[in-house]
Amino acid sequence: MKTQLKDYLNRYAHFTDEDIALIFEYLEPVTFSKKQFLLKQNEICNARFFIIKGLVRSFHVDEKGVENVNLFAIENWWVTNLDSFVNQTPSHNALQAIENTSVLVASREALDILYTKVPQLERVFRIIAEKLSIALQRKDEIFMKTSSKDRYYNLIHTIPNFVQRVPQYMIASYLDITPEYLSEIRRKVN
Amino acid sequence: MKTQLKDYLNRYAHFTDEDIALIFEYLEPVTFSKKQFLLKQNEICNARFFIIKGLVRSFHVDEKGVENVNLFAIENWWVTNLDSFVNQTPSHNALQAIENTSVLVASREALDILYTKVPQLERVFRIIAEKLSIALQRKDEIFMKTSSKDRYYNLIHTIPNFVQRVPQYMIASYLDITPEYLSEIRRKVN
DNA sequence: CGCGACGTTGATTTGCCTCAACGATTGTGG
DNA sequence: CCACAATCGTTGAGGCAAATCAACGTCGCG
Repeated sequence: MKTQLKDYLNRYAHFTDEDIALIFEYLEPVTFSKKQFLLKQNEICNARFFIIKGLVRSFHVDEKGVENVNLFAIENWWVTNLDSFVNQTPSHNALQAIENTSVLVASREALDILYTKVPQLERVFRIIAEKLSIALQRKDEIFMKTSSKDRYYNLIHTIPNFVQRVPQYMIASYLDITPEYLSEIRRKVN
Repeated sequence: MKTQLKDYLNRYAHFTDEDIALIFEYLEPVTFSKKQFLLKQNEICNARFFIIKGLVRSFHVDEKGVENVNLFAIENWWVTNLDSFVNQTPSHNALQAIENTSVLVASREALDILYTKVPQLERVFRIIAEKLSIALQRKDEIFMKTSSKDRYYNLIHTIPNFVQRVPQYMIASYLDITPEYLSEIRRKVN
């Protein structure tokens, strides 16, 4: 677990074993079983979660009771609701484990301290924020330019083994199409 | 110009006059006239632009020759193509001045040096990357959940005087609707 | 003045949704 | 460990928001 985090952090900046040990003191390992919530809708998000193992989704339930999935996060990803975390406002989205999931929890307070104690962390989080922006812009590009059919093909070709880890109706919601129509799309592929 | 940048930077971290002076040495003031390109499609993006005055759009021309606007940027915004800038790959989008625009150009090399000479800058760019992510996620939320009619109303109510600075067909493209349909929507308001 | 860029209008088409009903799995308590 | 319920995926009929295509008005600019 410590080595996994260390390998991850060293992809973006240089950290000594002492740095890692210090960082580790401020993080709390927690496990969530399938369907458990890391964060509920309308709660204020006070932490970032580093996924050691498992799969998490972010989603929002609208007035009609319809679930709206907007993000999946897997191993070696930091997940949170940034809007809520940064602005300390109620989160529009919930974070829920799709599989049994173990994470390292970094609270706001812990991070604020760590940013000054280990300045390279500031760089790591700058870089992952930039990467998140890039990913979101690519998603935007895809949704603007392609039909729902192509969005599905794109998904199964870029992350082939991912589809099996997630129920169809969540994939449909993420792609912004109805489960019925996704079913029709799939029929035509075989 | 210097004070404008100083005021901006001090919103996110503390900078002395010497810091500002040093930063300023690494930035290059440039002006672009209406319709001029800050960055062309398929070029590699080597800089971030801080907009002192003016209005810039980011857009992509597809195989059919259709323009696809995905971003507008105004005074006191940093604009770039992050994907191209970070990964040094050809940019899918062009950056073009919609009005006569003056900017401060920060090259990759300048930024790399400045990050180490003035570490608070790392924080500033972490924060603006986080803010960009939040803005993109909000945009995603709006596009997922609302009709094109509502997207238009949302735009004109949140940034009322903005619509007059930009041609209709660019607004339509940004909202992902055809100019014809936007026209129909507008007819029903008056 | 005349040309090209921009906005509008109407007729037709289509991608995708809604609603309703029905199999196939999965999982859970008795 | 089985029975029954809940969850999940599929199929089909009908409907609507928004796209496409084509044509025309208008205004600003060289």
